[in-house]
Amino acid sequence: MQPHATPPSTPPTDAPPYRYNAALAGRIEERWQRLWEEQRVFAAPNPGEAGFDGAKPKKYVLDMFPYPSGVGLHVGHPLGYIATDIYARYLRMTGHNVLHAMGFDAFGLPAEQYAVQTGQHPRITTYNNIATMKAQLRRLGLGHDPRRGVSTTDPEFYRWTQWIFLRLYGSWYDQNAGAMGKARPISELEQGLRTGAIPTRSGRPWNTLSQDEQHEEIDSRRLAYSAEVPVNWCPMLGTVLANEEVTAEGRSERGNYPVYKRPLKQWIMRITEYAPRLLADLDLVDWPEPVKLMQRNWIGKSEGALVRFAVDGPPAAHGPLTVFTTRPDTLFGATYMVLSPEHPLVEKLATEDRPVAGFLRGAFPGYSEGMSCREAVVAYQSLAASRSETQRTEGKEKTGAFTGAYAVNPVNGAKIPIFIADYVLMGYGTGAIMAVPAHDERDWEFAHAFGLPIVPVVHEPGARPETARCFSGEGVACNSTGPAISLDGLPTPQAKARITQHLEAAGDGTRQTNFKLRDWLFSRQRYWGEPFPIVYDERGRPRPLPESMLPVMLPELTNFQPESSEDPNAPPRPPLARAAEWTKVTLDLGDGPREYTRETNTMPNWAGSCWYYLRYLDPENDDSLCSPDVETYWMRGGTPPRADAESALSPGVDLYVGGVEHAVLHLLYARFWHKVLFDLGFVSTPEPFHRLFNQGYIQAYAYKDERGVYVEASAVTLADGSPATENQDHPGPYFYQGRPVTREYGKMGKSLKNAVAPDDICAAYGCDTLRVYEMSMGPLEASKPWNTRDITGAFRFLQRIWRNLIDEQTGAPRVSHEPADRQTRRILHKTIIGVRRDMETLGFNTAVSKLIELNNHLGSLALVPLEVARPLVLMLAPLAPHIAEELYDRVVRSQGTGPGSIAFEPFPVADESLAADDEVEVPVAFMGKPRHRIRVSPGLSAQELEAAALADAKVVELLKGKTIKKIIVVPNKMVNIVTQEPNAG
RNA sequence: GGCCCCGUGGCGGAAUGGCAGACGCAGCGGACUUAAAAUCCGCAGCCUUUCAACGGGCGUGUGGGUUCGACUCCCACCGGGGCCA
Repeated sequence: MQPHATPPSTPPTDAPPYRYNAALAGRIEERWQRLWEEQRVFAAPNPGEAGFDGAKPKKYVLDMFPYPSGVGLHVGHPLGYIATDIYARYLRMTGHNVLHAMGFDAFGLPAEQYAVQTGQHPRITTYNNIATMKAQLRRLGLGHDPRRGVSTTDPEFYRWTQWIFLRLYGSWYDQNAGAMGKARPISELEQGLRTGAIPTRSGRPWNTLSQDEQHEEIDSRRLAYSAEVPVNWCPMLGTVLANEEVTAEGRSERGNYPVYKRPLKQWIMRITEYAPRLLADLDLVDWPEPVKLMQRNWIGKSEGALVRFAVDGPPAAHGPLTVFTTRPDTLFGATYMVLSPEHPLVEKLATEDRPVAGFLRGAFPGYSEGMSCREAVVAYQSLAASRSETQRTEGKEKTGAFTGAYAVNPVNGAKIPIFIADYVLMGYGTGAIMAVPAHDERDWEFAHAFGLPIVPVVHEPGARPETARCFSGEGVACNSTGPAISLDGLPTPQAKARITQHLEAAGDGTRQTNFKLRDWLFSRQRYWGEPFPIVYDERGRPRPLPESMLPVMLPELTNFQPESSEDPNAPPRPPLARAAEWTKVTLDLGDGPREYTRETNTMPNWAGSCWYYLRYLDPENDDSLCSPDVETYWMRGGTPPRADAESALSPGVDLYVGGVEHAVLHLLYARFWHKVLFDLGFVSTPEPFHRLFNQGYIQAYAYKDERGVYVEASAVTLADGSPATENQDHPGPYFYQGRPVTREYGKMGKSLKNAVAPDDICAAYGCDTLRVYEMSMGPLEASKPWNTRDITGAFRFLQRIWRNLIDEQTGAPRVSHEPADRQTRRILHKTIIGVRRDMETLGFNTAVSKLIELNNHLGSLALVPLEVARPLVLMLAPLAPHIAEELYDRVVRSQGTGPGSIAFEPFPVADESLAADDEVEVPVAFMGKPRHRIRVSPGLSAQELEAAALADAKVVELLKGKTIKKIIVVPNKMVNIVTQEPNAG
């Protein structure tokens, strides 16, 4: 017996031969799935291909790229897939060319980990998993175009991922192109530098630079560049980790190994150049506001100023210190400065060998009494390197070390000490801050820890300046008068403007917009990812491979494990470095055959998912990642854009459905690549995804035993032995193998051991029932609990619709060719209006309930008129396509035409006049409380409706002894009579 | 701590300024049946008056506000979830 679902009890002996049960549903589903496949019903021809109809508008419906997991799907996964399938089917029936496909984001760690454990090549595991997942998806009746089902692991796919990398490598961001800048090919940069149209960074003429300096000049501007950056290096795992893969304790999420901040040479994407456009263009997309907000927060735009502080000492020794601040108006309150421990100037500043003790306190783990400033700084730097970013910024206890150096406040000449502290991060701003303890929480804490002065320079309007607490809000400036400027009395916004202006005039600062967004670390020390199309020459300089050498295939290996080490200083040795014959190559890159070494890092998982939706468009194209004709058609409806695509918003994928967990990273990275491709002319829309929809999660109860270990939810029972999954509303107690367990509620999945497999539900009820159930659970965007017991409602609905149209004994249609009665017609046409509206808004839960209501009405008729049966079946078709095909075939289709799909039958169109009521019931309210209902003909004017209400006997009675003050009438909706009690004055 | 989202019957939910609880699950009553299952018909927010019909009061987390009228809009609070620190 299946653990997750009890088959409906249908005694085989006396069940009618044509009852819609699991067995019949299974036969029907298999029949139509085979027919769809054989007739290639869901193949979407591209412009110019056979069967393409350019007269129809296009729609591109997309699901977020799934990872083919080895454990298979649970019923939560297909929620979005079913929704997009329903929507896509509806669009086909309303005359659209629909592109709907599903591929696989198949590179990644699970397959590699499995390979490490078993020695089985990840390619084999991956392709097995894809086959399993394809079979599961097929069984759900999803209408995908099979030829577009690409996998990121196909060399023919990652060839183009590498190609896009080369475009990024071969481009730079020209800030001066257009309003907000754009990417341009490196060749144009080179030309500009050579002609002097673009100045070099140093200002020296191009032809005076050495060849290495010229390389450096260009390499420092590439959108894909390699650089030494501090990364989360986990020597035991032998790889770098993303920030979100590091725990708050500074250990690896996987394995709990120590993680070190270490500068390593890595490939990086210059996404920060796009920060202003990634922010601004959020206005061009139809996305949920919370997702836009998360992206805005992530990009983190802040306006402020760069302020230069001279270092007190021989000017030649140190350049000025530059800080970024969003509160330049508090400059007079800056009583010290803090540098990130990694700041390059620390080396030059911390030269003092005078002891720290007795001068300024500086206790931190690793500090010992009597240390010199320089020793303390070095000790502190190594402490900071061992702490994760989260630890560094979250810690309430502020630590730091005095460098021994002082800076000069440019507005009042005050000499202020310079510290290093780990709460200042090198990656944000300039890696240095001016500390204003009176008006910044962290500076406040630090100043208290070190006994530094606190000078309030802003006070709340109407209040006095205070030092007893930190005030970080806006207010009025005070204590802010220097030799050349005074801000006193100015409200914060004016004070900011004034001081910025002053600093710019004095050459001590500049207006600056800063972004929290950082460049994107693009290297991983792993096997199962895309190799970089980069080789290094004998001097270690990177050389891009020409397009003709793509794809760079992954080498065959037998050991996929990165080299681990307990030594934090061990160099990274990715698995690819072991493929000796692969890494050492002789190539002719235009200057004769030479020896090169291949890049041995691979790309991160995000790479493929950044652009897969473009490859869906033109999956077999060998000449380009996607032909422009095809791209402009599916992404914007052709050139010029069709009228229906015209709006202030960017065209693109018409509907993109996926979980909100991708709100930031995936969507931001994909938007970034898309914009680069847009700038370079490879795609025609500024944004990839026009409309985004986040589906909710399916949640379920999970059970833990006394040890706190999750137990298999399907095996948990009540005291009487009945399965818990069938009795979710029961308060418990619950038992697992006779022992009590506690219950909690969470996202369905493997880790909580509460997954329900779609295959089991399909076997017990058929996939049409699963589809209808999942859609009727609630709004698509809401998270909602799975309740196996409720499935029977969806099943009974399909059974009833079948029984209404098919004789269960003979299988013959039960329809009449007589016209439908007035009321039946009215219900039908109201249903059509409602279902159409629900389909447009993805309100499938209410669409289902409207169809149930219509069907329940038909149950009262002896025979169902064909004029109702046909539209009912067609409206059901997107939701429950198999039973709809079968019913259409048996009941509606004229004999002898042969089986074909109804995927392109027109969706029913309502006749408004038939949907109109003969009579409407209008509530009559007194003082807003409904007291009575009157029946009137629809469409009465306000005056007529008021008259009808006042003429009603009951209303007259209720009005007795009252004075009418006012009557509000909403035609067809309600009448509200406001009265004045006679004694109320 | 800041910002965002969500609180409706026993349960999932419907109604987005105009009759709260559509539809479904579970429940109760009836028909059919030797009986049960399945199916069909009916009842069903809570309280209350009544032999009954018909009524009445309360009710969308809590408190306030706007409005002729608030589940819906505004403010505060409580509870749950998310993002950021």
